[in-house]
Amino acid sequence: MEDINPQDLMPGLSVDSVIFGFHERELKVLLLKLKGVDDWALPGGFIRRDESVDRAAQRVVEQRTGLDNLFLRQFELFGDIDRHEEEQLDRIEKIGLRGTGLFDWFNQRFITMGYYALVAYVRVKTPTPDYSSEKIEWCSLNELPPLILDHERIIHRAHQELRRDLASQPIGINLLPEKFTMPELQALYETLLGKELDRRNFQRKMIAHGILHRTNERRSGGAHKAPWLYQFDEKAYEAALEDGLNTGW
Amino acid sequence: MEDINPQDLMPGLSVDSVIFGFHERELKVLLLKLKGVDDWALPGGFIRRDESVDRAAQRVVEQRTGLDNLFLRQFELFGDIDRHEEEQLDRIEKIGLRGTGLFDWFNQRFITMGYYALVAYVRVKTPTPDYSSEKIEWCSLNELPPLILDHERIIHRAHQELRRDLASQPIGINLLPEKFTMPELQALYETLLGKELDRRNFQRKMIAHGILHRTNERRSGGAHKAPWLYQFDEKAYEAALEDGLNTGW
DNA sequence: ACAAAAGTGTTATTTCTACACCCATGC
DNA sequence: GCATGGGTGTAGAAATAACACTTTTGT
Repeated sequence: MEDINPQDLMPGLSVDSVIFGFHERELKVLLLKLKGVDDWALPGGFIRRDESVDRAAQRVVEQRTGLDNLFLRQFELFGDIDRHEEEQLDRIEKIGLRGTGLFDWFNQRFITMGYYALVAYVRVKTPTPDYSSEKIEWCSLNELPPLILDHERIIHRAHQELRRDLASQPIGINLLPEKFTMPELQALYETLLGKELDRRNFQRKMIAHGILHRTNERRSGGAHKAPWLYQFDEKAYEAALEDGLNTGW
Repeated sequence: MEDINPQDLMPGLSVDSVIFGFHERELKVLLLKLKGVDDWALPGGFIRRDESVDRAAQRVVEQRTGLDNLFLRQFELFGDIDRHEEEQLDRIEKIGLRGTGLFDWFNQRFITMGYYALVAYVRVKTPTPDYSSEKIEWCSLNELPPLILDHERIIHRAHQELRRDLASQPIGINLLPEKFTMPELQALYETLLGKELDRRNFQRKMIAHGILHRTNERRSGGAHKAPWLYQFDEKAYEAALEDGLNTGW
């Protein structure tokens, strides 16, 4: 908590990030177990008076998880009045803030900006908890642990938004390492969309988007023909982020 | 200003709404000319401690424009540090706040949540300015007057987002009165998309969406065959808002 | 009666979907 | 050599795009 000085922070506003990873055909979310709190939490934090909100989101993710340069996107401002529950007070008690100068800070109503981030699962080596956390873990979206406040709802909304964005932009690629095979990409799409896709049609469609570049390497190791490794073409990818892929008109 | 009591408001956070209307094949935005300020502004305001942010956005729009029950949607949190410019100080001077209790309030850094709203142009009778505004006017998107702060950027981002959402959801319908003709709907789409569409294919596609209901009435008056009036089917419309129209997958 | 714009149907083109065969690799 | 999964092509179905004639209405 050493860096929390209410004077330097924007009051009443926080950022929380839903960091998605993909592993073994499952979507995962990176969650923190905070010291002295029973439930898990999204990596979140506050906004310094001298930084933009987007920058704060980046910083907080970096501080808490050690990951930098993530694909990070705003998706919803959670501004209900009942976000701030009694549970919150318990938590404040437990961290031992009562009577400290931080009590009022944590006891105020918070509005939080939800961001979602996409990261290649393998980039997260051994998640090293920061000072205020016991542990950081990848949790499967299907079996989330108990979460503080409305964090479960935030995760579900992030997931919705991710699926929505995926339909128009090739953002899913951020969930894979730099080089990946077509079957790996397909497995990712199948998980995100929750349905199976035809191998051949999928490949055609992806290539038609013009954002993939087939390298000269293959991934060997399986008891079968070694699939090609692809990378994505930065320029075409950026353009697709701007213009979208399937606009419908 | 009588209702501004900093004690009752969330500090540092505001809402601003870009209210779109459609008239004579042009997209319009409803703007306020504030008393004592040279430039125009989006209808915006603050969040009471006892209301949700979304609720605040609704209330502010209603207060400032007299319009209620608008289609209102979050689209971006504007959280840069340089939003709060010197210009802002001029403005504070001009309103004559220096020395009042409100000076500090207006002089703080503000982060603002951008909402966009869609309203049938005809619903806005004679825009009646509220106490703090000289006038309210529909301004064409192509010829915006000088705007305070980053309001021009906010409008452009709202416009982008509107176009993006239009591709997947039938939200454009909110810009038309309850009953409208197919050519009117087409004109709207053509304006939003910035390109011409084939009359027959457009009609087929719209009807295929299953959200329109042809009434028994026609719009007469033109020197030509009178076109049918359509309404939209609330239930099918809601479903389309949930599921999207052209998901691409 | 004529100009202006709405209503409707058909055909060509493109895109999407479904499906089958051959090929490399590890055991 | 065989099981596993990857690479590729093609025909049928569906969606989209292009296009023309007839009808109604006001002047």
